[in-house]
Amino acid sequence: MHLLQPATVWDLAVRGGCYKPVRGMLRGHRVRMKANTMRKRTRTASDEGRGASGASQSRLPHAERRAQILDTAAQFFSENGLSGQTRRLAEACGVSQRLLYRFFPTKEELVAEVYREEILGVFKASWFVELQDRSVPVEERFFSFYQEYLQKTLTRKWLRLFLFASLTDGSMAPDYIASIITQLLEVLMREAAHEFDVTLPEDRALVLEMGWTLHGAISHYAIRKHIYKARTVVDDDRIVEMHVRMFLGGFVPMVEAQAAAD
Amino acid sequence: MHLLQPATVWDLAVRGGCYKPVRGMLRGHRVRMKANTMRKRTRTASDEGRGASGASQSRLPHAERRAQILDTAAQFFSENGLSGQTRRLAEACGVSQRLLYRFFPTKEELVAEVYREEILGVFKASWFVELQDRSVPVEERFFSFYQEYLQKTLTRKWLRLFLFASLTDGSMAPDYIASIITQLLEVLMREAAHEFDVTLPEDRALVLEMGWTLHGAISHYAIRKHIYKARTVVDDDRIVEMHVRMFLGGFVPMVEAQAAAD
DNA sequence: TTCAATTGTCGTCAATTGACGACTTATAGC
DNA sequence: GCTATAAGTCGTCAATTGACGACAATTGAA
Repeated sequence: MHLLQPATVWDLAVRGGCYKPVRGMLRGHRVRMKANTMRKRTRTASDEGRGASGASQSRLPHAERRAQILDTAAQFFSENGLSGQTRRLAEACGVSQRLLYRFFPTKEELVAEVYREEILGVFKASWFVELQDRSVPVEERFFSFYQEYLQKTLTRKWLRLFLFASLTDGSMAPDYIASIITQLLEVLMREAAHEFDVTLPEDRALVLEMGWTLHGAISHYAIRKHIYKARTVVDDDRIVEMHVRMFLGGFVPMVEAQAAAD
Repeated sequence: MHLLQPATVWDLAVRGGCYKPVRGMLRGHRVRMKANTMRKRTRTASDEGRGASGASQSRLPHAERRAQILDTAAQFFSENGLSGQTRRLAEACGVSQRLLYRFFPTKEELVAEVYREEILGVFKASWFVELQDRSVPVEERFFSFYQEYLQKTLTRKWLRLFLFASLTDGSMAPDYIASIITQLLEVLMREAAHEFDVTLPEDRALVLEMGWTLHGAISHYAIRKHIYKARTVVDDDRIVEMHVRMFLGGFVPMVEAQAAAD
C-alpha cells in the first residue's frame, strides 16, 4: 500500500547478493558483480517512481539526511504509532533500514528525538505576549490565539504523536507540556478576570480547572476531528468563536459560583 | 514485573520437555515422565503465588473461562495497547497461551470481542429517560448524568481502550458510538433550550457542536485524568458542577449569537 | 588521478510473536 | 471405578523485527 519503494525495485533487480557464507544456516549465494550501470539505472527509475513523502535524493550530507529521516519519522510514527517498524520507516524514507542506525543508536532514541522535535518544539513564546496585550479586547485575543493554536499546533500529526506517546507509558515526561499549558491557562484566566473585573479564587487548581473549560473543549474538538475521524461540518474558525463566546459568556457566573463555594 | 506466573514456575520445573524430534533444526530432547505429583505441587504453589488480577481457578467451564479471559483481556489491552502480546495476556489470565486459541480463532477476533463488550457495552438507555425528566431542573439532571457518566463510563479502562482502538486504524467502526453521542447531545440541547425558552438554530451540525462544548470539556477532563497522568486535585463532582454551570450560564448568549450568525 | 572519508546497502542474527498440532489431565455421568 | 469429553499444556513453526558487521559506491580534496 505504501507505493513502490526504491528498496523494492533494487531488491528485485539485484536479489540475493551475498558476499560470503556466514555462520548459521547457509543459503544460496552468488558472486556480487559490478552492477554499477544497472544500479544507476535502477536508482534513477525508482527515484522517478518514488512517493510524495520523504524519499531520498541519493547521497545527502549527514545533517540533511538526518533531518529528512526525522521529518519522515514524525509523519510515520504519527500514523502508525510508536511501535511502527523501522523497516517500514526506512521504506518511507527511501533508504535502507540499516542507515537509520547511522543516525540513531536505537529506535527508542529515534522516537525520543522525534518527540523532542515535533511535540515539544511547537510551543511559542509569542502566545503569551499577544494574549496579554490589553489594547485588544479579550474576546479578540482569545479568538486569534485559539484559531492559530487549533490550526498550527493541534494538527493531526501532533495530536496523534502526543496521544501515542501519552498512552504508551508515561516515560516521556509530559511535565514540560503540563507546565506550559498551566502558564497558558493562568494567563487566560487572569486576562478574562481583568476584563470582567472579577476576582479569581485563591485556589490555583480550581482556577486552572476553569481555564480547562475552554482549553479542554477546543482540544477535544481537535481530538474528535483527528483521532475519532468525525467529519467536521462546521468551519474551524466558527467553532473557536463559539467556544470562546461560550466561555466568556459563562465566565462571571462560573467564577462567582466557585468563589462562593470556596 | 508481572508477578510470578504459573507458566513460569512450570517452565522452571519441567524445562525442555519435547515429545519427538520435529522437522527443522533439532534441540536437546528428553523423555517426558509422569510428573503428576510434581506438577500438582507446582500448580498449587503457583496458585498461591498468583497475582490479584484474573488468575485461573484451574478447570473452569467453557463460558466462565471465556468470560474471565475477556475480562482480563480488557484490563490488559487497556494498559498495554491492542498490540499487547498474547503470551503476556495468557500470563495475566493464569493460563497457557495456547488456551486463548480455544476461545478465539485469532488475536484480532479476541480484541474485537473485547471492544464489543467493553467499549460498546457501556451505554445505557436510562440516560435518555432521566435526562428528559422535566420534573427536575436541567441543572440537576445534567449534574447527576455527568457525574455518573464520568464515574462509570469515562473510566481509565474504557478511555484507554477507546483511544487505542481509535488510533490504530478506524476499522473498528465508531459509528455506533457516534450515533449514541449524537442522540445524547441532541437531548441535552433540546432540554437546555426548553428550560431557557430559546429556539435552537436549524443547522443540526451547529447544534451538535454547541452540545460538544459541554460534553467535550468533560471528556477532555477524563482524558487528562486517565491518559495524561495529570494529578487532579479538585473533586470530580465539583468539576462536573463547574462545567455544567459554565455551559448553562453561557447557553443563551451562545445560542443567540449562533442563531444571529446563521 | 588518487584515495580516504563518508554515505549507503546487503545479509544475517537473536529475540519476539501469532498460531497450532499433538498430547495430557481433570471431571462428570454411568 | 471406568471412560468419554472437555479443559488445559508443551513445544514448535514461520513471520517479524531491532540491531549490526562487513562491504560497496560516491565524493571531494590534494
